[in-house]
Amino acid sequence: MKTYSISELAAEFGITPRAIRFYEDEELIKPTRQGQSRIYSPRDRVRLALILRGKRVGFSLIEIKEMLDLYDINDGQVTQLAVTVRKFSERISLLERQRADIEHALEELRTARARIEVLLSEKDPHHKAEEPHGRLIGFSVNSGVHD
Amino acid sequence: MKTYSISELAAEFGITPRAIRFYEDEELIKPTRQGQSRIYSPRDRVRLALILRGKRVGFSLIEIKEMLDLYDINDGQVTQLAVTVRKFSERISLLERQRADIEHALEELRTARARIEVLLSEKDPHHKAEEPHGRLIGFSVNSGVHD
DNA sequence: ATGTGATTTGACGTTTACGTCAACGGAAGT
DNA sequence: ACTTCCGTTGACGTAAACGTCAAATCACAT
Repeated sequence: MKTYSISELAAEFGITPRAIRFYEDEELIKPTRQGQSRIYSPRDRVRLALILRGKRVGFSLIEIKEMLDLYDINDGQVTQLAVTVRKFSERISLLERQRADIEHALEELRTARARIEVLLSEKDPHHKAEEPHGRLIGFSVNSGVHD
Repeated sequence: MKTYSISELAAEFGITPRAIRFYEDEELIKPTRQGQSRIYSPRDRVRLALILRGKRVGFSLIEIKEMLDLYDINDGQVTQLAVTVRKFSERISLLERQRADIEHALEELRTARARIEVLLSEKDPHHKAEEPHGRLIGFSVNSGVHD
């Protein structure tokens, strides 16, 4: 079974060894050792990928640990199932809202960019999207208040 | 034109006055004053909403400030348009990836929850999604490694 | 005049997620 | 044996985004 060194994984995921050790301190991964050096299994690598994705969607390391622990419990342990379901549900609706927020933001950014590009091509029909300087005229700020 | 006090807005948005003052320190909002007290306009309120949404989608306060400034520039100022377009584009692709990550996470959470609920209803057909305790069996962790 | 409540300005504390040395330890090439 | 690389363990530093007092002010009701 293939293994990885800490710097291998760090390079692959674009993070520092320090970060990976930190995740270990926080008990998100427990690589084996060969002497004093850490040895990472493919499973550790997957966990690392999950950790990073968790981070990208806004989870804290503690939350990510909880979720990874939930995955681990699969090996036949007892847990508070209903509580788990509730947590998952909460998490899901949080994510759904987050996704909605992102879609709003994307929409605004896209229209803003579009208007800017119109301005650019008006001033300079040969523009290749890389010239500097210009004048910005106006995309309003009115939406955004929910609830 | 209606105005708001700091605690009014704090209550409405579920944050503390301290947070709002902090945003002012960081120059994301500039309410007027009545004596020593801060007075918030509807426009300030909208900015606050935008700030909070920005936060939810993962922007830092500095980034949010930059974007709000860009919106403000609409009043006829000069800026580096092409740079702006580039920044917007970068931001857009970041958000798109984030959205994809969220959709992955949502998928996993939903299927995990579904399996748990199946287990729950097997053990207890009368379950109303609030009972405690149980046994969890297994949803695998294999996807998630992109690039 | 005095108490009550909201607000303000410091100023220091806190949490999260690492960054940044420093000093040391094996392994491997020459 | 010596240097050159990783890699390891502390230990301290840091940036972001507020939290948490404390002390003072001000508007108002009693």
